[in-house]
Amino acid sequence: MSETVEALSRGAGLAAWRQIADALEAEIAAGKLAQGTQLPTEAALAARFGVNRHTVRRALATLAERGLIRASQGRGTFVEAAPLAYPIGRRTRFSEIVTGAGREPWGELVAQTEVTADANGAAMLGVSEGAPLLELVTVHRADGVPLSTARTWLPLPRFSGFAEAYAASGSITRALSACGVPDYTRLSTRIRARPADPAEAARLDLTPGRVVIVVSSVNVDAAGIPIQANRSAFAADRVELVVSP
Amino acid sequence: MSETVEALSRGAGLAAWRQIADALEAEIAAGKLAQGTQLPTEAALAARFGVNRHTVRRALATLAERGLIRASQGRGTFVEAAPLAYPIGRRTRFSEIVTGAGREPWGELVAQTEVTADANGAAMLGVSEGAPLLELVTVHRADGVPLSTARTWLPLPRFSGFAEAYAASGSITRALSACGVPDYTRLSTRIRARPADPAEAARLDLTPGRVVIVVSSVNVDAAGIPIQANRSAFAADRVELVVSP
DNA sequence: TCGCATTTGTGCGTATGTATA
DNA sequence: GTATACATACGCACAAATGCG
Repeated sequence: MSETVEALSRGAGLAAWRQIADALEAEIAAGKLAQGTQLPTEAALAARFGVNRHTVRRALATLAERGLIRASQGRGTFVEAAPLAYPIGRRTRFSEIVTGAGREPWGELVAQTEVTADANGAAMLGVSEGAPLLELVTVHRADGVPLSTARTWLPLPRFSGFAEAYAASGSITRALSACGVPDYTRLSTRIRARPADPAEAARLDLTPGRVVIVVSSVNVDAAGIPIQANRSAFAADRVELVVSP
Repeated sequence: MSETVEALSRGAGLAAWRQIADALEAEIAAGKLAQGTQLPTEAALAARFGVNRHTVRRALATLAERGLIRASQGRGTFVEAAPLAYPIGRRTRFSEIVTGAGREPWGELVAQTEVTADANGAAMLGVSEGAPLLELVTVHRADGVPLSTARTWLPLPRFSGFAEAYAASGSITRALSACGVPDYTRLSTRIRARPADPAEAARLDLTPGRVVIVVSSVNVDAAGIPIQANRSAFAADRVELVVSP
């Protein structure tokens, strides 16, 4: 049971809890404490650093506040997965973002239906109310982990072949290209957050009630014509949106 | 008890549930159903429109999905407050945004402490680790309703007079101006979401566990020098972030 | 603490009109 | 014309959450 006590510089202007927080953060950053692993108990950490458990708790609180760890009463404290930095800008592309993070992107088509535009959708896509739209429900993964699930509307008949192209390629960008849209940019982006509804939670493999970030956007083609309205629900634990300046 | 049944055009290609949804949406848009008021019960709406309760439920489901109403089992269905559109861009100013929405802004200083920069804060503000920082906790309101609570760090001694100036003016912009920073722009913005912690919930007047959108940003002065790091928690029900292109 | 009324949530069965093969 | 599938709409019953006395 004899555990060596790590040296903390005491009475030197640097608080003990901060040294502990820095030490643990360094271990997480270095991968010594991997994603999802359980931290030693507060009592064990107190023994390791030769401090009171209150001091350890103060260190853990700062890490928890920054989202590096999550304490769960009665279970323990766990290292959170680092969220994927997801840039939001004029040229947001899921595949490029995930690939750039060194992970493998894939989009899965869950459902497709033909609907008629309501007032809201009509305004976003610049079509008349009641116009036919293709509605797609998709799930987007990085290395198999679902990051977001989206509902996408495209005007018909222009994009009648979109669903097949998407199912085959797993990429919005490539499917649009197959429909004669070589390039597109984002016209508007609105961001909300709320608890996941049961359907979203199932598609994202979340326990019900976890938080999703809802990003509503409209994309336009090179001529500025709206081609796609989109409402994506991101698992809030797994991404961090970065507004590109 | 005799209630007049509103006319729906039946068998004319437009589904009854859609007509009901449109009628209710129009009443909400017109202010006949104000924010926070309870809708008639599903049974009452079914009687009013002369349809089955299922048909009403389908109409309500589409409105709930779009965030216009919120159903609460055992209590009723309520009109949601329209969230404030909050632009996120290079020149984000709380006061200007709220004023532009025709509401009265006010920022309240909850606490101020002098802290030393940890590795994270030091990197964001471009100072050395351990450098003295002023940490402020503030609450930001529109017409008295708290929209966000923020933790702000400013380098010392440059901004030693900031807290007093802020408490007096209730505005970050004016307080910075008093400290010799006439203009500033946003360098970076990162967005996350999670349940509110108890302290945040108290400051935002939220029931514990409601969702907050956490916006972390760094502001720089005209010379590009970081002057302020900020982590704001917005009540997710009360704002919609709009990424300005 | 308990029971009761109110209200939304869910499931099943049935019938009808419409588009498609 | 016939068969099938689908969306729409209705009726009934019960479960679950809430508020009140």
